[in-house]
Amino acid sequence: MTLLDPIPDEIENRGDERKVTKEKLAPRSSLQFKVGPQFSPTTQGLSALYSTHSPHIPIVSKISARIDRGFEKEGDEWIGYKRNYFTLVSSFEFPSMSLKTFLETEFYVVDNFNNAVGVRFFGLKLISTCVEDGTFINLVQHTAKRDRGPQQAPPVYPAVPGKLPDHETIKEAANVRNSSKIEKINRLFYLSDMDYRNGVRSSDETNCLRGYPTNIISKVARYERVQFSSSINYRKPTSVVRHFNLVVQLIAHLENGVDVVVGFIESPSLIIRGRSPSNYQSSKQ
DNA sequence: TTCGACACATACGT
DNA sequence: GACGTATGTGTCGA
Repeated sequence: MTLLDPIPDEIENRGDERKVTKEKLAPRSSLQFKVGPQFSPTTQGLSALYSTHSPHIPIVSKISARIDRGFEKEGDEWIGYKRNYFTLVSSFEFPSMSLKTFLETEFYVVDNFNNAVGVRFFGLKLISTCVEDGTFINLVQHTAKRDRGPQQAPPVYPAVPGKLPDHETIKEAANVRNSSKIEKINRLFYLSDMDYRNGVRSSDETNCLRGYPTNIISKVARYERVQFSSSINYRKPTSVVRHFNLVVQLIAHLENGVDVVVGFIESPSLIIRGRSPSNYQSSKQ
């Protein structure tokens, strides 16, 4: 923070919780990074997951996620702005096994007809739903070029178990161009040669990785520059405030081509403020 | 009112 | 410390 920065609320109002003067933060202020709401504990999916190591014990998954930019608590509610980016990171673990064991294991789920279907790979997926009617809400992701670059839906990250980096790390990893920094960051987010050589991965016994669709395999799924689709308010009365959940799913892509949800976590109810000037402080009452 | 497009401003990374 | 970037938001016009 420089001397020219507006004084953020948290400092200006220290020791006086009653006074709330929303100072506007500069677009690139590092204070735009804030930890968002906690996600629910992991809900296990409907189809149980098993491994060749212990064929009769269902495997429990534990998914973690954190919002690092774009949501702020106001009173009891978590607020985001449709025009602004949010950042979310996610990872998963099977608490009963190490990464090494994971890589040496093959997985399968049992379908409705009691057939075992092999898992090709696991993936982390980010979606949003409307709290009121359960519908799916489109999310879009920009590049750093924003309007001058392409947009796409947030991708599924083929992933292996990993630990969530802390908030400060995510903040520092944003907009890095220096190649040695990029390499360091990549080692955090992707399964790397280091992971292989550490004996974590022993070349011929990595059964688990054979089915992965690329050799770029995440340990942590990082979603930056995500926004709610601009059309979320299409023909919706402004009078009724809609709420949304962000949901992270751990999916298993099966050998028969089907994706099943192994587990998921979700954010609490979120409010997304639209573009109406009334949602911005420049609309002085 | 809402949206896409364009514009401006300003802290950040190198 | 200059220079190019990234991103919140102001504005215009359909």
